[in-house]
Amino acid sequence: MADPGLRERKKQATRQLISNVATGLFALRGFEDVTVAEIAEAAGVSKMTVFNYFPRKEDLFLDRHADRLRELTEVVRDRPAGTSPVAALRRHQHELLAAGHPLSGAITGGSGFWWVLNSSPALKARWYEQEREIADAFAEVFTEETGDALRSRLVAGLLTTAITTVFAHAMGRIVAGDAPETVRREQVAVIDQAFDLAEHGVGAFPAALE
Amino acid sequence: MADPGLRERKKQATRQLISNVATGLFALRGFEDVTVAEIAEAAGVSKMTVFNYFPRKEDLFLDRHADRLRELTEVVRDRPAGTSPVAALRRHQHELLAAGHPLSGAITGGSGFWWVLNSSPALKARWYEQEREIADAFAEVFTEETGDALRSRLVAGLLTTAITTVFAHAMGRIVAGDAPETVRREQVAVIDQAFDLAEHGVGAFPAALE
DNA sequence: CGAGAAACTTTTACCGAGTCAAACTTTATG
DNA sequence: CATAAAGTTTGACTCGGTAAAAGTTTCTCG
Repeated sequence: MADPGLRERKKQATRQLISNVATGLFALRGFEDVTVAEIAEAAGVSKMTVFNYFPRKEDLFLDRHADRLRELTEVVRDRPAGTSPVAALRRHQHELLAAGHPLSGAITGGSGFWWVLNSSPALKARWYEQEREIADAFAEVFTEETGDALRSRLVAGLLTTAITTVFAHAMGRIVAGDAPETVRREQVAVIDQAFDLAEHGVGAFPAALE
Repeated sequence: MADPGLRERKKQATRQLISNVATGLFALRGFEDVTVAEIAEAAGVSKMTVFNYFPRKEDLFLDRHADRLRELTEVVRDRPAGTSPVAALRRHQHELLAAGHPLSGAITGGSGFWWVLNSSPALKARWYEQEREIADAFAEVFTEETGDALRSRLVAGLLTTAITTVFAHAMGRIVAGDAPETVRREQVAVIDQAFDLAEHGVGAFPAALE
């Protein structure tokens, strides 16, 4: 770990190169119109090598998932004693926002990301799958803690919904052209609304029909 | 509509035949190990025809989605005046269960369905995508009613989580070998637990660490 | 340092999903 | 009954993804 070694360094460099090349091409022409063969050629590498690093084409674009999953899992698992998962996650979302982190959704460059994501149903499907993986990870943590698998999965689902909706909301506004600064400012309330809802329930929303 | 006509009848018959053949093969050998060409041949039809009826291979197995989506949307949109979406959906789940409907999850033959579904990541991904479509449909209804897109999407997500988790829970028990009658009896409480959670929130679950 | 093992890459060949266009067959219509 | 319209088939093709074997590069250890 301390000394990466030449081999490991080269691997990381190759991986990064492929990812960068791919991201660039996707940003220009969308996901489907770029073939893996083309990415390989542009990166000066064989098609097989691309698949060595990224098992699915979708992973070329959504390559931060593993990090995100780990981070969120840690936030929940290693939360301070006496803190509920809702509180821990709420706090974490506020921190991401304050730090201007891409995963807050309220970030300038997000527009391109969202466009590419929506340029392909397959890519969006993978994105949803990753959200599901987050929910599953939460559920596992809760089940370990409580032994109540059903309730764990329910709570995990609700919390994941809050997180992903908050993100999508910010992204949507950025893409719609709202000023990032404005979105960022107003995201604070959005986060609280989402987690309040998860914490206290939807009640009778929406108001009953006439 | 009243008179289908020979043409239309033949189309429906062909569609049904393909679907049946496919389902049978999937049940025997799983999703991935059956090719579309094989299904076409077994149904006495060309590969192209299969794709005429089912745009994606996954749709050969998950061909009830459109019905489910329509039904759930109607439950929410056409709920009785004065009834909240939570109440309407809760009631609907109880009805499915009482009627022994497959979508209650507590059904004898469900085991095969679940096995096939889990035999393929691609298939599961499509399943999740369909759940997302349900959430989107709910969100659209709520947004029309209230104009509050953010809250609508949040609530839609929470409700969808309740529905899908309830279903998955029952399926899981059936597959685990629990007697369908037992599962069915105990599902009543499961449904209520899920919708209570959506209605009143997760609070501080799980109890603080230590 | 140098030889051999281990890890990574490339090549080649292949399979299956899905698309397209053109030819062909069946049902509908006047 | 003729002809249009709808549906099906054929064949060729693209692209994502896998497998195996051979070729390189880095590592390791005497």
